[in-house]
Amino acid sequence: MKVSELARAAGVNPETVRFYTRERLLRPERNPDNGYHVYSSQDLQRLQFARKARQLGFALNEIQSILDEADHHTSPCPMVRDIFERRLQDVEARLAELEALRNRMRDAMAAWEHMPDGTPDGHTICRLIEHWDDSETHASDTAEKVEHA
Amino acid sequence: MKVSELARAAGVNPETVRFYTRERLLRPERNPDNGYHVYSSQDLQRLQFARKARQLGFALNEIQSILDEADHHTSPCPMVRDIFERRLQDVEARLAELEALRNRMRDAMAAWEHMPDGTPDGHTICRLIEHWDDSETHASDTAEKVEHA
DNA sequence: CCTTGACCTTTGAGTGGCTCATAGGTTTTA
DNA sequence: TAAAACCTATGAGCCACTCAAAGGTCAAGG
Repeated sequence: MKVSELARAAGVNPETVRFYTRERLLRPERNPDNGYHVYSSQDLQRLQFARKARQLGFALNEIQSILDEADHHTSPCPMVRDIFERRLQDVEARLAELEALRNRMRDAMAAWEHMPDGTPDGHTICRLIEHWDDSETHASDTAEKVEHA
Repeated sequence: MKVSELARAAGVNPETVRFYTRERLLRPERNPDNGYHVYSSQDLQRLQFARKARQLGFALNEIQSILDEADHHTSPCPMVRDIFERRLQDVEARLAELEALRNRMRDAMAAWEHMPDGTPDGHTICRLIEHWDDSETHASDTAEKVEHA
């Protein structure tokens, strides 16, 4: 298979196939006549695996580790379970943050309903934002820092 | 004020102040003796405004537009309300996606509970992932593309 | 046989909002 | 007067792609 054929077979953008190839998730042979990448059905399997894993929240380098493990004929499943638990926790944390954000936004929206728009006077830019109370948001700030760590 | 003083006053990383300055959200004068940035209390006001707006889900270029509008002595509040409604919709869409992801993950986790780990045999890498059914996820794929647009 | 168009190659840049590193100059403090 | 603590500008890194540019290859139709 050539790039676009593999891409079609897996339902992804050909650029994604090229990207995964650069990143060594796919390791096609070369056609010696023209230097084109030649993908096997095993590459299709790896690509489909990778896409499913992405949909389940795995990061690319994690998928790479899993594929490497499988190449060494060791079961990657314990690793998969392991990473997956951490990913699920990450997702739940992000979800909680996003819910907090949505609640902040809804509260702000409701509070603005009856507030007049003002003209900037050197003291305020837009009181909708400036008079909004962020005293409850510092807990999720901390959670955000944890996420980036 | 100098960079770190402003950063301390607003409770942000000094690098964030430098970044916002490069992006022209802050427009300090220069100390002609040494070329240092000199921030006014108005810059502190802008920075605090920007941080609150970020916490409410505004993007940096949106904040820039709002500040520009305010500089032209027009009320930025209608623009704020406008952008905010779109942002809230975005947040709700992302929230729905993330909830869908969490549900996918929880379902997968539950299904894996009683599945044995296998050794890669050339036909499967890890059946936990390969035998997972992604037939319900294509709707949120579309939503993901919308998010990136 | 030749052109057209669809493919292929590699490389570099763009996305968002920072954060960190480097290499050098300045100011403050002991 | 030397070290610590700042400041400057610039570039790279994060994440997972996506797009564009410049050039080579190949199949089909006139």
